[in-house]
Amino acid sequence: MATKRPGAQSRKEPVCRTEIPSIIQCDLDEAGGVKGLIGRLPSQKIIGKISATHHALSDPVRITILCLLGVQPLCVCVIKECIGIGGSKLSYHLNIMKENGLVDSEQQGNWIIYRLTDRGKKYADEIG
Amino acid sequence: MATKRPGAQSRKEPVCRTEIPSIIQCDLDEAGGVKGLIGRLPSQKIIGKISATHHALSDPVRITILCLLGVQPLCVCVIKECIGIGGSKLSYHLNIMKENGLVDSEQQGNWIIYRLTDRGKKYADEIG
DNA sequence: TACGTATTTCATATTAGTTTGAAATAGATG
DNA sequence: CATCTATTTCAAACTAATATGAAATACGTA
Repeated sequence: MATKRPGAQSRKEPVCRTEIPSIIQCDLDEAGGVKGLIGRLPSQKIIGKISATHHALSDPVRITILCLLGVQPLCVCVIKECIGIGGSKLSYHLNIMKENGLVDSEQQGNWIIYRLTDRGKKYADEIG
Repeated sequence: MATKRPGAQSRKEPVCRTEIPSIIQCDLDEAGGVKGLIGRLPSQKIIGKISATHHALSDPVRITILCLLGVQPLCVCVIKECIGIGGSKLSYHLNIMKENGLVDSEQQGNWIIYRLTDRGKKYADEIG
């Protein structure tokens, strides 16, 4: 399988114009070069979903909600009281968490009760 | 411990003007009411760090980098070739990952080699 | 039906994150 | 030292996320 230039990627123009460090190059060859690395990547769709989930957890308000709901299901007014923010702001954040499958909600009379989904619990447990 | 209004929080003005669903109220009383919930929350500092870490993982480019470095340490030019983006953009994303302790880097000649930290590995492993 | 409470929706303002390309820096080599 | 390559830095343009308050909705009760 060896070509004229041992250690270089097979049949492709090089990544850099000069030779990259051999420690990297050797492993890279074993991995199948740039093509091999790309081949191992998850699909765009999966990568998008992973980053979207992290985005849903990337705000202090939402992490706080995650922790609160980790204790027990709560209606919006209790969450609001715990965090001390306005209703529309809270609704905005709850919605993002819901869209990303971290929480779901159920109406009971005037109140809407939010609880963690199994997925949400997983992330709440990671926190402690 | 029971007061005049059984099921209500002790000695505090109520969260809502009417009575919240009893399923919630009972658990809430056991948890020590709103005060009790707040008491269990992690510090602002910790909440901030958790959300910052998720933010560092909230972009498709950065998840892709995480996956690539999960295979092996790589120099910038190889990552660039795999993802197909400009150098300054890549540098921007690598910096965010570095600031959040997901990767570190080491210079070798003209090249800078990025690798996952243990923390970064943890998140890469979660992906698969 | 009319009214009160809890929650959401909507439009808009504000802020934060990302992209882009040109210029700067750092190391290697002649 | 001059030059080349790899990478970063910077400022500006662009885009996305968040905050805010007023209005709308949904339910309960009289």
